[in-house]
Amino acid sequence: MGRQPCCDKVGLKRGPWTIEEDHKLMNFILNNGIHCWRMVPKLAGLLRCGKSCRLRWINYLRPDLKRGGFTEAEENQMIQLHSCLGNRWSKIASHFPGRTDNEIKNHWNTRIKKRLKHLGEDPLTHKPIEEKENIEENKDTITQHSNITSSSPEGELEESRGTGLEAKLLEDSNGNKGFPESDEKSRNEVQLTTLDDANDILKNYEVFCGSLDLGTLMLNQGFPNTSSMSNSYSTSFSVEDSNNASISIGETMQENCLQQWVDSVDSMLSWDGFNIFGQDLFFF
DNA sequence: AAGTCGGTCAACCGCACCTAA
DNA sequence: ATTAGGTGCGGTTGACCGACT
Repeated sequence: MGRQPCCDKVGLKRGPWTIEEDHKLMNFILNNGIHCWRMVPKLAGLLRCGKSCRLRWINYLRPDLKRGGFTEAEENQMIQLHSCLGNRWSKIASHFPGRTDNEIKNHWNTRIKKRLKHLGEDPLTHKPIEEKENIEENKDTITQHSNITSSSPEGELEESRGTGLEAKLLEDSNGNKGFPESDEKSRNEVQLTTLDDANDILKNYEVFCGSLDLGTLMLNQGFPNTSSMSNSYSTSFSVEDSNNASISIGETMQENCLQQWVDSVDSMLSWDGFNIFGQDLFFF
């Protein structure tokens, strides 16, 4: 028995999102929150499937997204995290407030892979490329496949994944995410970077919000999370994180204020041109 | 100017996982 | 314990764009 498709694909629109669709989705989520992604497109009047709406929101429309290119420090942190976590992009992204897993995955595949290769490091195993080449040579000379598999880069990666390092990395005994106690140096480096990034985003976000009526309103009225952002490193706007996937804005925000915010964004930016502003968006 | 190529990134697909019934 | 629905995740695709010939 196969899984049923997430939605009836017949009659649904695919491909790039239009400005109108973005507006509909944003207006709906900000007014009503997210209770069930499957229902979002129907209630918002969109001819999209719920998954598509979710992706669009997470990767593009979310207000707390940090836009613009990655800094070298971020790239270095990314490489460090990848060496421990492998291709678990969402886990890696969780260390970069305001960044999405898709964004990090794309950046890795298009930039960092090349950078590492150029530096003579295998982007998959984070070992010197010569070592990998030796293994490849062994593959040619030794026919016993199983032995090669266990010593292959993939095998080593899998092995490292199974050591529990990742579990320690992601969650310590207190349930806090971070590096294992044994890796004090790495942990400090990453956490400091993360904290800096979080503070940057917070600062930029407040600047951003300050330029928008809604943002000012939210900050002044002490919306959930916004008042505690500096303590918790949370940059989650007033939208609760994906675990809860619900938004309280709609109940507490005056509808006209929402519209005012959307309109003010409209007046400043064309949504299509959003990316053009890049990182400058948060520094204007 | 036109064609080709390579890089980038938004979006889709399918599977895995989680959870409620 | 089982099942089905909802969501998350990672791999992949394809459109777009600029550089190059």
